[in-house]
Amino acid sequence: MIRVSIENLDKHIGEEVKISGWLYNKRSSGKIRFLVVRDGSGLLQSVIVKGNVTDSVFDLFDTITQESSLSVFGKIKKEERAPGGFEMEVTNVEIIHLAKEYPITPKEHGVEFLMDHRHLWLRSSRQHAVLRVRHQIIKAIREFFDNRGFVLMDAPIFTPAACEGTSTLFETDYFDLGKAYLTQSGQLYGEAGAMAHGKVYVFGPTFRAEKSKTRRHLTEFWMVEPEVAFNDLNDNMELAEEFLEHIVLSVLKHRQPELKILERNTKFLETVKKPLPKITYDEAIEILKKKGIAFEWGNDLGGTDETVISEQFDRPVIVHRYPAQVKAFYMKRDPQNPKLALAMDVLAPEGYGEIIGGSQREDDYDTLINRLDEHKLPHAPFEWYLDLRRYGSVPHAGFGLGIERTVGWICGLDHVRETIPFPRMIYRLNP
RNA sequence: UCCGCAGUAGCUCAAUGGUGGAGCAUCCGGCUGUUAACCGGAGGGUUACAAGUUCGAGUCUUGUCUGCGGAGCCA
Repeated sequence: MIRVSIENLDKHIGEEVKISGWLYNKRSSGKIRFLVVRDGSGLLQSVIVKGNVTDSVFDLFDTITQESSLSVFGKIKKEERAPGGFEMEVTNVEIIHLAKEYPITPKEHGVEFLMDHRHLWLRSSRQHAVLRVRHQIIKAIREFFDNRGFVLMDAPIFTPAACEGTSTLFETDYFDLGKAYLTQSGQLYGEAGAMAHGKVYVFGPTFRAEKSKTRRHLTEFWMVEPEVAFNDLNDNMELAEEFLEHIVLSVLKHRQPELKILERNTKFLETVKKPLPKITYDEAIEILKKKGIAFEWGNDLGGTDETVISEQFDRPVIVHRYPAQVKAFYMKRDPQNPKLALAMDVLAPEGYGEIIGGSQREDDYDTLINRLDEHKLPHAPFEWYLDLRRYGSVPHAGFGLGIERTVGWICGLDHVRETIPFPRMIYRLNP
């Protein structure tokens, strides 16, 4: 008898098949009994009727525990009453491993308990759905760049020094070379890649040692960072909106069942089409002032400010041309107004905050030297970076998209900790 | 680092300063279409830890620990 996946059951109606998986739940009404089996691809309700199986198989129902691994054998039929629309008429059951008492019951649990059992929680339907959406998002990201001639370029995880000070970096000993730091961005390396390949994207984990304690922060998270030679800020914003449109469309197209499990209202996703609204930093401040929020020009937008601004739109909004003083040294100034940086952030709707941050980069050698001095940064660690301005410097731009915040937004979750299999936060290193 | 909230059965939560309970899970029994099935029964407690107030503390006070949310910082 062939073993099939639950997701492919529609191709096996009327056939005798074998399904191997784990017991998700069981119910009974005396002489008729229901085993709900999950195999990773879906859920199947299998029915054991007294008389259709041997007594020993019928009695297995009493001993089998939640999350025991097993194979069920029987004929597949369409069944409206069953979750998923298909059902198995069981002829035989084989237990592979009888599970001990499973800690996560089909009832409510608190976050702490679930996080302590994250390795098991991943089996629950909501978590299962989130990680499938995450996979789809990552797949769509790679598709988008691969189809546009970008080259994937991995940046190092160990870095010699900070690009914006060491206070937010994790430090580790590195043999005889002193200290190494875990990367907080692959961008500078991406710029080197763009000068070699024209269009690259860096996709990897990044680390922040900030003691952030909010629903938007992890100490270890994934970021994808495209960098394109000859692009200016407008090209950069255009790339970002086409990128977001592609990601969201891909999820809407391929992950409807998951979005349904997550009870995600897709109304806020269907609007994500190019062009996205674009406002300047000054216009963003006007919005805040109209809402009666005190705000001083020159400050960065805080979490609540971002929420207020994004609530004015039914789709992600791009805010560009921030005060240079709150942005990184490598961002190019606006020739029209040197107080502004050619920076842009994308704020997700519904208060999900900044999912993209990017800019056109400073491509002039002398200006970049001045920026390093203004930010009181040493020159030596950046000599290789300055070389990019010594040898055929060109205008270029790029951005970084935070995977977990994007997953949280698309799934409609209230905390990024559920968007990654094993989240790392200040007070959580296990499991 | 700062501010706020919380910690009671394996889990989720009740309990006016006066004998610590319920649902789920576990175990036993019942039920031929269940949907977090349902019905009956049983077992299960150092009320986070330490000290204090009181005739009497899960409840009030102080300290410690842990978790959650927020601020700052950021994606």
